[in-house]
Amino acid sequence: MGAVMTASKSEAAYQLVSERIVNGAYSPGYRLVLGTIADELGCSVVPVREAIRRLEAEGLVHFTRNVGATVAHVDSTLYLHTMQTLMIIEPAATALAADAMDAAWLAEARKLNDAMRQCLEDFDPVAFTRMNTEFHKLLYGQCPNPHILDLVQRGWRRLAAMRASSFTHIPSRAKASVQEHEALLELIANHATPAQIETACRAHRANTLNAYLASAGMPPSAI
Amino acid sequence: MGAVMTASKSEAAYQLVSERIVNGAYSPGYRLVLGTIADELGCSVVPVREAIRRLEAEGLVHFTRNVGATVAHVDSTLYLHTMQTLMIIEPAATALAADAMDAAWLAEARKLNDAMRQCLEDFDPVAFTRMNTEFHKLLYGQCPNPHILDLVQRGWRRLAAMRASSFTHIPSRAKASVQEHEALLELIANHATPAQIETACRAHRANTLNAYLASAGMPPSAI
DNA sequence: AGCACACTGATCGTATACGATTTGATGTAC
DNA sequence: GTACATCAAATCGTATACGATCAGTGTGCT
Repeated sequence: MGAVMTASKSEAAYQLVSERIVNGAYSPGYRLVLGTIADELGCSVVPVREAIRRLEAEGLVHFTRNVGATVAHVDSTLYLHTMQTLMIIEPAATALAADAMDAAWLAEARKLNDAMRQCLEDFDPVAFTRMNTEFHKLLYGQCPNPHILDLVQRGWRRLAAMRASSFTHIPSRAKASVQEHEALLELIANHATPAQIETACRAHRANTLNAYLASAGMPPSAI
Repeated sequence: MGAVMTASKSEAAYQLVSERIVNGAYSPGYRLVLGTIADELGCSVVPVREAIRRLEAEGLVHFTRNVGATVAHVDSTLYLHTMQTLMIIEPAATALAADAMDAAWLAEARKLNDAMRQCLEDFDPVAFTRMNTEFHKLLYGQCPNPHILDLVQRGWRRLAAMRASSFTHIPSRAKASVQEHEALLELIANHATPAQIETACRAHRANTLNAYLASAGMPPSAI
């Protein structure tokens, strides 16, 4: 326990609830009662309340005055909106991170994508999803603009919360996804411009979104 | 005063401080002391603290544990990051709002842009800035994706907070800006695709950003 | 039976209080 | 004169307490 321990209780509450929502321990609709969480953390309700309000701002929980907070419900509209946002921001973040994509970076990305291909052969969708998240993190993670980076991370956290609830998973996309990753890495290896990287990355995200929309009988995204 | 009055004190505090930051009453660096604001609102520090933390999440205030909050400082890096974010999101929001751009909408947008041109002749930069904000709000305002809309609005609020502090204003851009607005409206009138609208809008934002970067002796944005 | 209404238990919203932490100033040694 | 230790005032972080509000339930009336 000799660790820094500079974190506030409000921060601890945020971490706890946030993690439980993202990894699915708290399912959509779960009622977040301040007093209960406060007891669990051994603190009072004030810091918990602050944490909940932060999560509300992130869109992970729904809050009603004088009633309380619940983990946000997932529906096709929310999924569409989140994916659309990510489809716009992540490619830009990736393009802006182009400077950091050197040979070592490429090697790591290729290794990860190869591992994803292996997951396909092993029929291991859980590992595939985990690695896919990691791969994309590698793409946008070095974005030098902290605002954009933050937005991308929030989007992925929301997606994680949804995926944990088994809301959506389209196996047929997985194989194409790995190939698109491959093509994107090839582009980067050949010193494509940031604009080209953004375009390719956007196409990749759009394909994923449109595959879902098609499976739900909805028209493809306008952009 | 017979109004609904369902707003919480925390909400009132948020509105007050937020407005003062955006309209410049609180300048960058201004120290936000919980007790002082609480006294002014006639409430205790708890709701004020909550409001401040919300503003922190929005990026309008800087917060240090055990020290307190100050209105976020504006520097060229922050301005660059905010503009870059807006350059990515606003064109997408505008493209997604294409469905709502009918004849009536076009007429209003043209009227507003004409008024902006008049401001140029009258050398009235304050009115010009206000109308420019309004014009862009007209562009993205009908975006059907609430997440994206929210991000754009937050970006503009940050810009407003910066502009109020007279951080940046490039008169030479104003004339070109009006012409680019004109061209964009022409595109929309001719039923351009959402993708085309996005591209034109992005170019418009990029021009503004790059004009600033050039004036500051910095290289243009990568995307 | 069906509807309206009062009541109750649970939970939230905020005030107040107090310990914890930081900052800046003062004094002292070198 | 500079560097450092010490101290006091200011401010924050959180616990506790209590009034306010809401969802659910039971009762009486039509």
